[in-house]
Amino acid sequence: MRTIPEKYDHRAVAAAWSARWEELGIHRWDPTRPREETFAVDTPPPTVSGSLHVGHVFSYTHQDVMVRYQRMLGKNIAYPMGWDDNGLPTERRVQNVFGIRPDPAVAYDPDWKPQRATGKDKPVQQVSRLNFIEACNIITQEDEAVFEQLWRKLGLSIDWSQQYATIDTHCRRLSQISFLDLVQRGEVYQTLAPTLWDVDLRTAVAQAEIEDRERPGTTQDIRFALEDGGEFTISTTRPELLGACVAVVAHPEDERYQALFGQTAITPLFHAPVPILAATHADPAKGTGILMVCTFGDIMDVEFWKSSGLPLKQLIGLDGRLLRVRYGEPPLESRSPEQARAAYAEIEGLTPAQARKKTVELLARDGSAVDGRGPALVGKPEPIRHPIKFYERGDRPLEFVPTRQWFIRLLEHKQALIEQGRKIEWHPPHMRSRYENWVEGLNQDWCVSRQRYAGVPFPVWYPLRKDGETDYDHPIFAHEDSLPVDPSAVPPPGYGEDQRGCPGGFSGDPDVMDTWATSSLTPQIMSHWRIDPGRHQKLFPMDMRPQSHEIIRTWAFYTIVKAWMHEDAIPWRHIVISGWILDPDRKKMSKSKGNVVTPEQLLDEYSPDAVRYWAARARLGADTTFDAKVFKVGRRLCTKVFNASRFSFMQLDRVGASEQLLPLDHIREPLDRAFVGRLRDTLAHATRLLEKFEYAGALQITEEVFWEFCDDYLELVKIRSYQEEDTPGRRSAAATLQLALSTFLRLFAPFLPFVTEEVWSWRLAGVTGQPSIHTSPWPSVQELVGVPAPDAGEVLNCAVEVLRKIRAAKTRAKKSLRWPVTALVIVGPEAECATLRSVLSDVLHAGNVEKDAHHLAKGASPEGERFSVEVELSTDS
RNA sequence: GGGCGGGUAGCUCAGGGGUAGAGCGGCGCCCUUACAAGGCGUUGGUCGGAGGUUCGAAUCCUCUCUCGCCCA
Repeated sequence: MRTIPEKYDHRAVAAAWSARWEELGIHRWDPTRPREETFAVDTPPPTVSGSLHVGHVFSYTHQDVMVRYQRMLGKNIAYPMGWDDNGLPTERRVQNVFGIRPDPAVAYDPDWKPQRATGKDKPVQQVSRLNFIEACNIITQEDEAVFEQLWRKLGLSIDWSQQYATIDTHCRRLSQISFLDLVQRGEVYQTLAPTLWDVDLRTAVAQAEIEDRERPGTTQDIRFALEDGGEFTISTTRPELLGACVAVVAHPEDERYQALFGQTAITPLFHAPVPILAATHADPAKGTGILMVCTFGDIMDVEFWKSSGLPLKQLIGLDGRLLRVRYGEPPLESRSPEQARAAYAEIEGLTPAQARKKTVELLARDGSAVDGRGPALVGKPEPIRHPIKFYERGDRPLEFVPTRQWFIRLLEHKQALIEQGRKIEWHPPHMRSRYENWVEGLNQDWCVSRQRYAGVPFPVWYPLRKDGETDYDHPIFAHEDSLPVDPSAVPPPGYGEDQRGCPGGFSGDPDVMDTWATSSLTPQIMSHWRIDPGRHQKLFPMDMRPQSHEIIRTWAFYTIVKAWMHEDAIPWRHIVISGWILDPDRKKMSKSKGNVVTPEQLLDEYSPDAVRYWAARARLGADTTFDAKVFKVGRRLCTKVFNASRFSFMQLDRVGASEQLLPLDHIREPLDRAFVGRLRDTLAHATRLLEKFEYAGALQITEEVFWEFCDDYLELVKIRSYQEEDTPGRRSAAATLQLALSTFLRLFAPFLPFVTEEVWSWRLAGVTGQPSIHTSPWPSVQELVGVPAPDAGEVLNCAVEVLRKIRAAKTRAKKSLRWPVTALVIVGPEAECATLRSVLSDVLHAGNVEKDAHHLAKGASPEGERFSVEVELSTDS
C-alpha cells in the first residue's frame, strides 16, 4: 500500500506518470482490433518551424480530452502525431541554418552532408532538391523534438510510435500516389493560364492562400476615342495596364452605351484598336460605368478573357515588372506604333505601382488624348479604399501571370463537395456554414504546383523534342511502385540519366506540390491508403478531425476534396472546431503581433493539469481570452482533488477498507444515498455532453458537484466516518466515499490526467485491478443502480441549507466553524422538516451542535428558503 | 456588401420561456484532527438598446447598436 503524500507536488507527479504511461503502452493503437472498436483521430500536424504558443496547447488539449474519454469507453485509440515540414517556413529556416539553396538543375549527391553556416560571408551553396530535403529533415527533426517534449509534458495521450512528417518518404510517396490517382481519374490538368502569382516569391498560389487587404487606391477617368469618330470616358484603378487593354465593356442594359456596342475604340497613348462589348460584370454605378478589360487587372478580366477569345497582351512579368514588349506587332497592334513605343519606353521595367504613377503623368499631359487635343485624363482622381489580393505570407499584391501549372478540378464539383460536407457532423454545427460559404465562393480550380523546393515533387517528366522544346502535351508519369520519386534526380522509365536536358531526351517537372496537397491526406497517411488495405480499412474514414476554424477553407476543405475524389468517401465522421486564444485586447495571438504567451512557464508554474483545465473550460469553437486567473482556478481544483482524496483514503485506511471494493449495499444512510443520486445524475449528464463533444460542459458540471462534495458532503459525513466502532453508519460513509472518489476521479481523468492518475494509484488501482485510471472503464449509471434514492425528498439540499446557515452565524459572530452551538431552532414546512429529520444527526454533528440543543418545528420559512434557522453560540472561549 | 458567432456582476464566463448563476476580484472573518498554494461568510447585474409574442422574456420574433471572424 502506498504512503499517501502530504503535499501535492505536480512537478514530480507529471514526470513520473509520463514515463509510466509510456512503459505501460496505454496510448498504443492495437492494429489487431476491429474497426468498430477503434477511435481514429486525424491530428493536425503543426508547422514545426513556427513557434510554440498557448494556442497550440489550447486546441491539442481539446483533442486529448475527447481522446481520453473515448479510451475509457474501451476504444482502441489511433492518435498519431504529424509534423508539417513542407513549405516556406522550413525552406527559409534551412536556407539560413545551412546557407544552402536548392536548384532542381543540380544533380543529387548521395555523399553530401549539410554543414551549419557559421560566418555571414559564406557563399550560398546550390544543392539538389533531394539534398535540400535531406537538410530539411535534419533541421525539422530538431524542431519536432522540442514539440514532442511539450506535448508529453502536457500529457497528450498520443501514440508516439505513429509519427509522420509531411516531408518524409511515406508522405511523399502518398502525395505522389494521390496525384497519379487524380491524373487517372481525370481530376488533374496542366495548363498555361493566368494564375495568381506572388512576384517576390515567384510562385503561383491557390485561392485558399490569398487574402484581401484593404488598400488605398485611385479611380481615374480616361478618355478613349471611337474609331469612327467621337469619344467616351472609362474609369479604372489600374491605368498602368492601359497598354494591356484588350476590350472595353459596359453592362448590356446600360442605356448610355447601347450605341457603342460593336464599335471599335482606340486607347490613348498606345492607340490600340479594341472592341466595345457588353459584359455583365460592368457595374453601371461605378465610375463612368464603362471600363477596360486588360490582361490582367483582376479576376473579372481573367474570366472575361477566358470566355471571349480576346488576345493576350501580357505586360507584367514573373518578377512583377513590366516586360520588354514591342508595340505595332501582333498582338500589340497600334494605329500609331511610334507613339505607343514612346509611351511604353517610359514605363518598361517598372513595378506596377511605379508604372501607374508614370502612366497617369503621361495621360495628364496636354495632347495625350487620341486625337491629340487635350489630356486623356479627365476629371479629378478619386481616392478610394479597395480590397487588394495578397498571398497570405506575401508583401506585394498578387498579379495574374500566365504560367504553366497543375490544377485539380474543383469548380465543377461544388455541389458534390457541399454534399460531402453535409455528411460530416460539425461541432459546433454552425461551423459548417463556413465550409459551405467557402465552397460556394470558389472561382478557381486548385492550383497545386508551386515554384518552390521544400516540398513533394511531381512524379512527372516531359519529353524534349528534337528541337529541344519541352513537349508538355505528353507528360511521362512515374509508375506507382517507384514512388516517391524526384524527377530532378531520377530519369523517367525508358530513359537514361544522360538524356536529361538533351534534345530527344527529357526534363523533370521542376515544381513541388502545394503543402496542402500533402496535408489533405493526413487520414490516408495514417491509414496507409493504397499501401496497406487492411490497415486502411481499420482506420478510414476516421472518427474525429480536430482543428481550428481559420483553416476550414484549407485543411478541412482539401481533405474533404481528396477523400471524395479518391474513394467517394468522407474523411471523418466528426469535425470538431476549436476557437482561438485572444490576448486581453481580444486580438488573436500570433507571432507576428508579438503577443504570444509561451506555454513552458505556464506548465511549470501551474502544472499541466491546470493548463489543461484552462483549455478545457472553453466551449468548442469559442474564442477565449487569455486569462491567467483561470490557471489558478485549475491549480486549486487539482489541489482539492488531491486533498479530498487524501482525506477519504485516510478514512478508508482507518476502517480497514483500503484493499477491497466496498459493497454498495453498505450505502444506507439517507445522506449517502442522496449524494449517490447526485453523482448518478452528474455522470449521466457529463457522459451525455461528452458524447456530443461538449467537454467544457462536462467539466463544468463535474467540477460543480465535486465542490459540493468537498464543501458540504464531506463536512456532513465527517463525524460519522470518524466513529470508532464499526457501525452501519460508518460503513455507509466509507462505501460512499470510495464510490464517490472512484467516480469523480474517472470523470476528471480526461481533463486532469496527472493528478487523477496519482490519486488513483494510491488505493483504487489495487482495489479495482486497473493499473491506470486512463484505461479504467468510464463510470456508468449502471454501477450505481444498487443504491436506491432516499425515501425523503431533497435530503441533500435540506441538510446543506441548514449547515450553511449555521456556518454563516458563526462567521458573523467571528467564531471558528468548530465553535459549539448551544441552541439551534429550525422552523420550516412539515415536508421539509420530515426530510431534514432523516439526516439531522449528520447536520448536528457537522455544525457541532451540543446534545439536545436543537429544536425542529413546523412553521413558516423566509421567502425562497426552506428553513428559518436561529443559532445560539457558546460564549466560552 | 453577404454569412456566422458574441455582447449577462469590476474581470473571465455558464445559463437559453418560470424568483438572475459560478469562479476570480473586493470586503469581513476563521490556523477547524484532508486542505492557509486553505476554509467560511458577504458584496456585486434594468442580462447592449427599442419594439413585439406570452399569464410570464436574459431566453422566442422583428428592428437596431457594437465587437470579432469568414467570404466578396
